[in-house]
Amino acid sequence: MTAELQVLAALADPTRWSLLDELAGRPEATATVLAAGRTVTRQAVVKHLAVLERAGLVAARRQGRETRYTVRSERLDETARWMAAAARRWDTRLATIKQLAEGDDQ
Amino acid sequence: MTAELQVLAALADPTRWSLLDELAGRPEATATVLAAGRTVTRQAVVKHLAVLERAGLVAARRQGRETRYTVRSERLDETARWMAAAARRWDTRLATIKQLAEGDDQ
DNA sequence: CAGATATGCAACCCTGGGGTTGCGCATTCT
DNA sequence: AGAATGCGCAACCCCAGGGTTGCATATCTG
Repeated sequence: MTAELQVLAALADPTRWSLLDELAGRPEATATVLAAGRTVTRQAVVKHLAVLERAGLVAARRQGRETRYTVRSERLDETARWMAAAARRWDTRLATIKQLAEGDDQ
Repeated sequence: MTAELQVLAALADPTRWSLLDELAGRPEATATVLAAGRTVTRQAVVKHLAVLERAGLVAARRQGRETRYTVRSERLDETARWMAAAARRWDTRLATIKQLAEGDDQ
């Protein structure tokens, strides 16, 4: 579960979403390029990308003197499904409880 | 989108998941009860529940001198769907780019 | 080779958030 | 009424994490 929490923590930041969005628009991009249009420093972007990589939401590949990053949609989808499953689990458990309560009323 | 980020931030904490899990097992519960089995203080639990409520993952209802909390599965499901949609969006965008790239090759 | 470019690493600053304690207030019970 | 119970509020402590700057290192390019 900690892996999923890592993903959630990584996604709980607007700058990171912005980076992911921009990354989804290009086949791949370096931290320097991604930092170009932003107000934050390249170093800040690098840190964010590191967080995203640890979470598995992005893949880094060094080629020559530059490191290119790519979006990994699988992790996001996985986590989404995991959350949906949790929601369903809550529902069924609550339904069971409600049913038991109604039984007690009679 | 900030609403979804609020949900993600709320979910990026193990204690909060534990509370949600426990809440899903009972029809409703007070902060004091939830704090009973734990190592953390009631106040800590109260703070967590406040975060969860702001995110819409839990509903608070005061009755007499006690406040009872209930799980709200809808928000979780909504957010899960929102994430899944983002994942699909990334995929289609990347597919388009790849296709364009192949076209350029020829 | 020398200059330019792209990173990586490390030290530092500062705010937010998880956690605690102490205390006052409202509600319930006897 | 008086004691007990359940909360809410506020002040504080502490550290992870977002952000910055400065500098060393690696890789192209002319």
